Amino acid sequence: MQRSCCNPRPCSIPQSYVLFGVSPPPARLAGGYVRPYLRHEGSARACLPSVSTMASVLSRRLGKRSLLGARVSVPSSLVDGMLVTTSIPTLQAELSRASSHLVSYDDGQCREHSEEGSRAPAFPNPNLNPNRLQLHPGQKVYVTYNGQECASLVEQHDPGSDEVKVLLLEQGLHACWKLEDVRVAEIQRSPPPALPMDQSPTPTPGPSQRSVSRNIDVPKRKSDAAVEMDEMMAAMVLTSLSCSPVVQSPPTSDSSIPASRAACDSWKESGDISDSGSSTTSGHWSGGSDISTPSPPHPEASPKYSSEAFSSSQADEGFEMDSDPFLLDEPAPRKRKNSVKVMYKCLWPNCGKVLRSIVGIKRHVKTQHLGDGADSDQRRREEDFYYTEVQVKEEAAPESAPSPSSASSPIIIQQALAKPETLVLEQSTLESHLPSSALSQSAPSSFWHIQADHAYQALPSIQIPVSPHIFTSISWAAATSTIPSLSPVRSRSLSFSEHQQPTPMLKSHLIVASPPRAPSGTRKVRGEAKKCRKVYGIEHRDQWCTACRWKKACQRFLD
DNA sequence: GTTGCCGGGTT
DNA sequence: AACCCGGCAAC
Ligand SMILES: [Zn+2]
Repeated sequence: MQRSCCNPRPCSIPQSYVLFGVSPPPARLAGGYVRPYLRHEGSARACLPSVSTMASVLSRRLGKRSLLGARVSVPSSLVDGMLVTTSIPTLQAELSRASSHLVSYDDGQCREHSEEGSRAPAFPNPNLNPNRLQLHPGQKVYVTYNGQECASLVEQHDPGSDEVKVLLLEQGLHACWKLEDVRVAEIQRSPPPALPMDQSPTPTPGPSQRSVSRNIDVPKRKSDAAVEMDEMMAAMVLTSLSCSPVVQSPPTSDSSIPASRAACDSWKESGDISDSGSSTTSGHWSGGSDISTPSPPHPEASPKYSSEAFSSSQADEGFEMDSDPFLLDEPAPRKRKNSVKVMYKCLWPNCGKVLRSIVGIKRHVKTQHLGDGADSDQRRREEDFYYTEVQVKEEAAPESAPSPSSASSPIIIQQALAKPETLVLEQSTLESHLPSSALSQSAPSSFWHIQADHAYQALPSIQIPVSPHIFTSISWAAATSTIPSLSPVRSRSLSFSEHQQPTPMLKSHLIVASPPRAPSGTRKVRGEAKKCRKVYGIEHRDQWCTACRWKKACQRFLD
């Protein structure tokens, strides 16, 4: 009490609280003895350390908060990407008329010539302004013929009808093409943005082929495309959203700072919120009886995904909830170390072909499975149902940067239990499954990256040799769940989301006790010895031993 | 209700 | 690390 007199700025305390927005303060200040909090000498001298500490805390907290915004950004970026794709100025016309080219045969006559290949939208037309374009005889151009880009020479360009007679160099054919379908070789505007997606499996003949492939190949008509894209976009966004949380886990392989940090934070966080309730439980439990509703078995038991699954196991739910915060934590810093590439896999019964671009896969499906089908419109839509996006983890990916989706792409971790140490990230996973499977499975595993950050955690002492798990990470979690269940763990962490389940609190130390020695009903028996408190009385608290003052086990009057 | 003190939080 | 407290079990 006396010492507190020097306190210069009593107000500083409250302020700090406000600043950090920590929940507890109000209660504290309001209740109990007032004395303690006005003491402030510490801050004066320990200025630096405290500041730094606070800073870290602050950053953590803020970080979390800021993440909210960040989170949105992910999907948004994705969306953007999509939009970009959609809005890419291109061949709306191409498709519409693609199906019918006028091919001139030897007789020099132009005939309607429709064929699958020729209309393959492999090459978007860069001639944004066909109308303005005037091709000269002998000019080198490219046209899409038989799905290939063919170097051709202009023979004649009819400005009126915008038809261009060209000579297909390789085929030696003479053909009439719509101006829109002809790409001028020279047109070499801005170099192609080197899209990872941009792939053209076609055996491109021309040397300057790339000049042409500037645009992303979007095989749709504007209107149609727009709609479709919307759908896709929505789907993808949803998917990414639902899966995003898992993203955190990938770092597993690399015990990189960010990952662990994030984990810690969340852990911390949960701890904060957890509230006293947690400790309380301590006593109970004697009997492992209450196997805590949550964990019947280990969710991971079934590697399969069961969409319904998550409803059943709260563990999952809990996880999901938690995951979010995870995600939120420092989204920016995190970099997909293990680059994950997005591939597209054909779902046709016996196919399974995997391509790197969505365009490619679509074309594949369309041409290989759906057959041509002049009704481009219908076809186009169908393609979407026969391929799926797949995440492929690439070891040495030089630079798998761009695609936003990859960044947020969900990475599935499977069989966490199977092999503790090697947190083999599972690669290719169907996006569709992600939501349920990913979560449920990752639930247990996700703890991995929760490093044994806090030494103090060790205090509980109970380092149960439990599972081979990375108990390092699971600190209390492990202890908690240990015997009864491994998975459910998170129970309290949910906190922030209020809607808790009636999860029975799990108390670490107790559990531990039970197995080893026959604790039976062994409540801790209080020593008969009187302690400082009793001896000196509350009014003479200053005479108590420190332990007593701190409400710890008395050091002066041992039992 | 009082005591003892664990588990946690703040500084 | 030093301090403080909420809470809970034992009394
Ligand atoms: Zn004492």
